[in-house]
Amino acid sequence: MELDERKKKILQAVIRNYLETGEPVGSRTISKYTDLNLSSATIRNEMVDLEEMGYIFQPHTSAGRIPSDKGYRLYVDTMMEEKERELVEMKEMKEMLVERQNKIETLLKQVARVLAQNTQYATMISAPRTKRSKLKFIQLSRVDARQLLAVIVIEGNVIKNNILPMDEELNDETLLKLNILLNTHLNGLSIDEINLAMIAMMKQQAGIHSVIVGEVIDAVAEAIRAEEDLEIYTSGTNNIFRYPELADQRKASELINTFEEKQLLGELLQEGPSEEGETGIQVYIGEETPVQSMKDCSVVTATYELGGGMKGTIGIVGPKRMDYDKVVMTLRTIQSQLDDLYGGGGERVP
Amino acid sequence: MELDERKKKILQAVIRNYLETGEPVGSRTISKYTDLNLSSATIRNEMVDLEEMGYIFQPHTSAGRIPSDKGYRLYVDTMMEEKERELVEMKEMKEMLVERQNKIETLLKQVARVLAQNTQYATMISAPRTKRSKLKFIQLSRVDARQLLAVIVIEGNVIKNNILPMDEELNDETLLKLNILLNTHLNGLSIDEINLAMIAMMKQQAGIHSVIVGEVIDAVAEAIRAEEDLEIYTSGTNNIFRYPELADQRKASELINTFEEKQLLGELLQEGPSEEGETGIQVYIGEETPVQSMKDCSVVTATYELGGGMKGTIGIVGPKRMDYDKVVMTLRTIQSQLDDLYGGGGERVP
DNA sequence: TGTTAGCACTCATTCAAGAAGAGTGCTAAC
DNA sequence: GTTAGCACTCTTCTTGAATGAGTGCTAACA
Repeated sequence: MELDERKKKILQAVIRNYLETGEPVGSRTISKYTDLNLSSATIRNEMVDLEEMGYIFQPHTSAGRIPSDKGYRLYVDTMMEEKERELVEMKEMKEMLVERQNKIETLLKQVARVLAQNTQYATMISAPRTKRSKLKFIQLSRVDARQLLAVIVIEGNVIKNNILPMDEELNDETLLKLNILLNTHLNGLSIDEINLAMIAMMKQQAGIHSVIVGEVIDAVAEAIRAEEDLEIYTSGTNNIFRYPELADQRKASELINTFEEKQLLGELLQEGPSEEGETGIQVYIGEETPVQSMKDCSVVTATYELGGGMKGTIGIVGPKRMDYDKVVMTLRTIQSQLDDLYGGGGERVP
Repeated sequence: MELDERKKKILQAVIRNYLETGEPVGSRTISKYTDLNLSSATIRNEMVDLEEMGYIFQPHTSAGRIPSDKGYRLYVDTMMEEKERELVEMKEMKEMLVERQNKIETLLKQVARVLAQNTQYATMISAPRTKRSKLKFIQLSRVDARQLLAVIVIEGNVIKNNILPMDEELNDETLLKLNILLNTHLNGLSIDEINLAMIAMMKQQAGIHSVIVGEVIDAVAEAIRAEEDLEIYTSGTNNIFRYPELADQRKASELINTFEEKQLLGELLQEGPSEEGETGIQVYIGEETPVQSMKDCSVVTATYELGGGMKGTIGIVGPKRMDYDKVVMTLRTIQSQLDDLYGGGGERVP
């Protein structure tokens, strides 16, 4: 069977209506509120076809139709209208971001919050992965007799620090040498590029102090590698209660748990989406999502870039009848705003 | 009317039973499952008295009795038995904490998680306030031409850092002087003690570089003062769904929102509880809590200490029929375990 | 005087049956 | 190909009765 223009229009009408109301939509509604000028009976006939094709279904006999995952998919892929939305909202959003945060963490939290407020869905955002960013600056200082403080600054001014316990005391001279050694060798490298050979080489160069130095270098390498666990910030979790289809106890509990145990979100945010259509925006509908607890949700993700190759992912989680148009629009806006504010220069980042 | 021994026993029985079942408890139940050897009729008479005195009430005529806030309060204050609990659980808990975390943040998250798992309630923990802790070490380094990195280590090895943008370039010599200046004057002071006079004095001493230096010092002072917003970690939020009396949509949504907007928890965790009974453990029942959304909950808070005067607060939030004995026990255990692991020495902290 | 047995009464909960309403599928006519 | 009409299905809401837990009160008992 073919999906002709009229069927498409009807499907679109069904979905639009369902997005708004959340109730199964019947033939009469469509007949009345579209410009097709068809009677409900005709609509019914078409609906039977659409159901056979798998785009819509009935929750029970003699109920209206609800879009299936496949239906939503078609809608998102081909029928979504980019409405020219009230750009006011967006401006407000921009203003909220504009007060330039001086910590990346604060910025991300703010983005999540603004998005949640703006869309009324639950949001999440992963901090940019630092693995591929370059080291900019390393400094060891002595905090007290047995403890060193290692401060590592990564491109984009992401700062990591670690206390390294020392078995032996280091004198000032050694410390100075170490600092020089670390900076000459590691500066400009990405974390990926620091390998065993590299470390061995540095140990060798350390000469007399080889043992102590080796220890320190190992610790530093370790410190750099650590924190590799994806940091994720979330907001608007309780927005899920706005949507009855997600608000029942079991589902809500599972969803909230997922948002609390942020690692579970990793699967969605870890892999930069597969470069879909240039924009880096990807839509997962229902079963398509890799996260079990979101089988009844839709998830829209977008990559963002803060300059200097620092990329992260933003995600929005809502009911399947989410306002896809608005969400995609909003994500685009955020993307471009982050780009305006922090992008390009690379060094302008907080 | 007087609360004689028998009334107390009956009240205790009612509360115990209600804690277990969550259902209103009737006279017959009490008559059968206590060693009072009284008929249900007698119990009924006593219950009427207890109701008049405000310790229990009926959710509706011809239902069993439920403890009132006042009833719970009496129970917590005078009738709670410190059961010798399965210490096994506690040992496990200890083991989970023992893998010494090297960041305070990780430790706190872990504590929250372990507590939530152990008690099946929602937990929260505030990071130790750093206001009163002493500065241990300050270092400025040049990251690039126009940016300084300020690293500030506070007693207990809490590390703060900030990027300070500079209008002018600083040469190495000035930087060195600055570092010495900052360390000589600020070391050992608490953040509270850094006042305007202090800063003015330092600016003066900076002599030639007074202007630039002034800028830097202001920025450092600012950086220290910043981050004054209480950091709070939470866990087990979705445990609230275990208790039907909290799981309805409105309440759950409000509670979850409170846990997400962590500032709202500040009131509970900010003020170290008023030194109640030495242990620093405080119980808020129902209306007693300062947080609006928890009017139907009970909250138990405890202060903890990580050595070096670093104090924070742990909170556990559950239904009013929470297992107070267990919660108090568990909090005590955590307190002492944190003390064992990190306390005393003050310098042993991660 | 305190305790108990007994009984009438109240109220929440459960269940079934019925009514209402929404929406469909199908057929026959246009 | 489209539409009107009607029987049919299924959900939801309402009602009323049955059930059962638990109380309050009274009268008898020790």
